[in-house]
Amino acid sequence: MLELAILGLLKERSMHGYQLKKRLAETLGSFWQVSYGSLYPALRRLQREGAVEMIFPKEDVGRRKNVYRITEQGEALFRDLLDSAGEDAAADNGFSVRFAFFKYLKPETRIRLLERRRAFLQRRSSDLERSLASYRERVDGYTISLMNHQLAATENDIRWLDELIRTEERQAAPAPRRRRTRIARSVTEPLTDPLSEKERA
Amino acid sequence: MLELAILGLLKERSMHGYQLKKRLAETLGSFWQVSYGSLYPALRRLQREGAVEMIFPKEDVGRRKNVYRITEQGEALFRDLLDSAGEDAAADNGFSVRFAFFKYLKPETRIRLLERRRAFLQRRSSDLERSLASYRERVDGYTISLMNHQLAATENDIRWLDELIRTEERQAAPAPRRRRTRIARSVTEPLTDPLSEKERA
DNA sequence: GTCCCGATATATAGATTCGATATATCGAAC
DNA sequence: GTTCGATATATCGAATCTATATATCGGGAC
Repeated sequence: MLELAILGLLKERSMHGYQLKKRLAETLGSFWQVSYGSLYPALRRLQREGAVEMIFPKEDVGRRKNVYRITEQGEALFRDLLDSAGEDAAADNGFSVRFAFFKYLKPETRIRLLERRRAFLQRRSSDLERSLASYRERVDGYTISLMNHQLAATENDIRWLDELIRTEERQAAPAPRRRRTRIARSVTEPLTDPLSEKERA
Repeated sequence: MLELAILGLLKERSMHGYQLKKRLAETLGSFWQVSYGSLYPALRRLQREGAVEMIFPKEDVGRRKNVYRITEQGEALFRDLLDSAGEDAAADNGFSVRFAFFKYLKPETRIRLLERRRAFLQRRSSDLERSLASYRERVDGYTISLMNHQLAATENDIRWLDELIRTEERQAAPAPRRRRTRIARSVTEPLTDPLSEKERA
């Protein structure tokens, strides 16, 4: 998971640990607080596996900065983690991290992940409804309130996903015939500048 | 964290591990998936510390059920963890777990925790707004969409908290003079049946 | 100019938690 | 009578978290 996030950020540009930490906090900080105790070991792991390499190492005398760059192998690992890792790809962090790197995926894969996430949340929503129904009279108001709030949040997430899926499908749909669509100009902007095929995972 | 949740559930009634797992999944499952790999070690830790004890141990021949009961020491530990642990009490899981056991807290403590949580989310919200403002033009639409969605979710959480705080304050307020409030009957039910002082932490 | 502080930067130890897996029993369905 | 899903406990190794230590850098106070 952390590996995936690190590689994704290093894909944009080489950085050292401290910068990575900041970028992680900014992009994913509201659902995942990455600590140095996770980050540095993860970087060493990736280095050991040959997925990242250090540039400007100890040389450059006084500079104690370890700048990491993603390697070819790292790119491959990134693709594997981002796409095929289907198990946890619907769980909270798993999905959000992948979503942050959606632009590297093909439209079909994006839709597949969005729909898997939707199913996951739908299941959670049903579970919550079932628990609420069976607890209603047995537990205190705070627990009920918490569960209701979480149910509402989950339903809101699902609506967000539905919108995203609709947008993706509109984009994936065969280009509209030129005739007949003179006025129509899709209201919804594509969420990413089209990448060339080879840039995608 | 897990300790707190376990003790809180065992306070209601003695259970064995499997039942604990199920109750944890039902009540807190939408933001925290507790695994056996965490649960059983935690139970043993608590047992070692004398916070829980096993009833019906290995005896009772064929029965391989270890029923755990909270001890006096466990009750004390629960109170400590629930209240004074102020550091992480505003973070996501820390708050939600505590909230699920709010009925054991005094109204003042409840308001204090709610307000600390609110401040925490307010900070998160500002961070997100700042990041959004500075990224808007530099990152892809998916990341922006994710951050916007998280911002909206955070703001929704804050509104929920505000409502809870209002309810608590209304309850904590001095009982309204009987005269003048003949019609008025608070629309908002108290979220918990009043507990006697000694039942509270 | 130098002292101090907050931001930058890396690192590790120890505890906790996660993910996967193994094992065994029970009751019900077939 | 056996297969299957739910009940139930347990552990290993890896990943992650919390807390802490250390050092440098640039800027403002004095």
